[in-house]
Amino acid sequence: MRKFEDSIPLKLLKAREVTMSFFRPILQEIPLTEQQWRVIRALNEYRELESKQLAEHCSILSPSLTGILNRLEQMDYIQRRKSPDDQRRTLITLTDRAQKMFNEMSPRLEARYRDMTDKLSAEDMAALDAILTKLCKLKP
Amino acid sequence: MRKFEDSIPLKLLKAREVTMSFFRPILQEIPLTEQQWRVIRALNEYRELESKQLAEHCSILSPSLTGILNRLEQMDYIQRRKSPDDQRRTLITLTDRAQKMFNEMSPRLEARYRDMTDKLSAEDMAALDAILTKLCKLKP
DNA sequence: GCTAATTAGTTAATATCTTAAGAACAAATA
DNA sequence: TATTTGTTCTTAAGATATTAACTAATTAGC
Repeated sequence: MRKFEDSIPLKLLKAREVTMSFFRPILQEIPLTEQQWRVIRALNEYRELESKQLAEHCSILSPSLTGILNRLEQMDYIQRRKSPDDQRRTLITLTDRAQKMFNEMSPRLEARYRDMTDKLSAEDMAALDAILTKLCKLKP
Repeated sequence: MRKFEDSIPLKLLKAREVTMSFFRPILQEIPLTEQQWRVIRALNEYRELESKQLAEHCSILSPSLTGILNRLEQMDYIQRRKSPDDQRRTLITLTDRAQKMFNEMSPRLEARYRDMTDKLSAEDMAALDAILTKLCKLKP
């Protein structure tokens, strides 16, 4: 019988926990939660996204995203506008304040990302990336 | 500059999400949350654990575990007793009812685990396991 | 022996996750 | 056009995550 610790989902959880521990201290300075930062990072890349697309990119469910966006809006980090084509859709963009904050914080977090990836070999990192990509495409 | 989707922490999150989607429907039948099942699985393996050890094995922080244990105790799935050696420590065990439930549900979930792992090659699975194990040992 | 520093567990506050249900709008169909 | 069906986003309720602070019990230092 398979042992408790011998579990891919558990190891994925722990591994993610370890990787996030590299970034959390920096995010706390701002302060932002890891989900808030993920949303800001996605918006920095795609400039403008519908709520549903944003949720998909960030792997955050819609009900969670609603709250996250409310708080980011409160902090003046994002703004919402209705899609002119379809009144159901909300289009979301970063504010200038958020863009400025992102540009300032991003280099430190990128450096931290390299600190993390540098702790494993390039081969391991490439293999991990490839297998995770496969895993993400599975359907039950 | 690194792309948004090109992120190991994000891929770990998505991969875990995918793997958990194999088990969630079964757990909902009981019903149990994934964290509750994790705690029960750990206790099935170690028989008796202190709260802190249990939290460590399950990758659940103490404040979360307090609530999870309260609910499991409410459901008559676990019982707590004070350590005779150190009155600060709580020792936790499964109830007979939990053990019975575990024995009934475990085969189905094990089968589901194989369904999942069978979707990737044995080589990929072994490589993934090995790299995740390394990753879990990193210190920021 | 006594006090200071540690440790295990809990409580509190805020944020997020998960599922289900609801409101508003849009597209499809009779 | 009126009804139906589907989609987007939000609300609601219960559970968990995260950080800080607190209580009670133990240990370290003197």
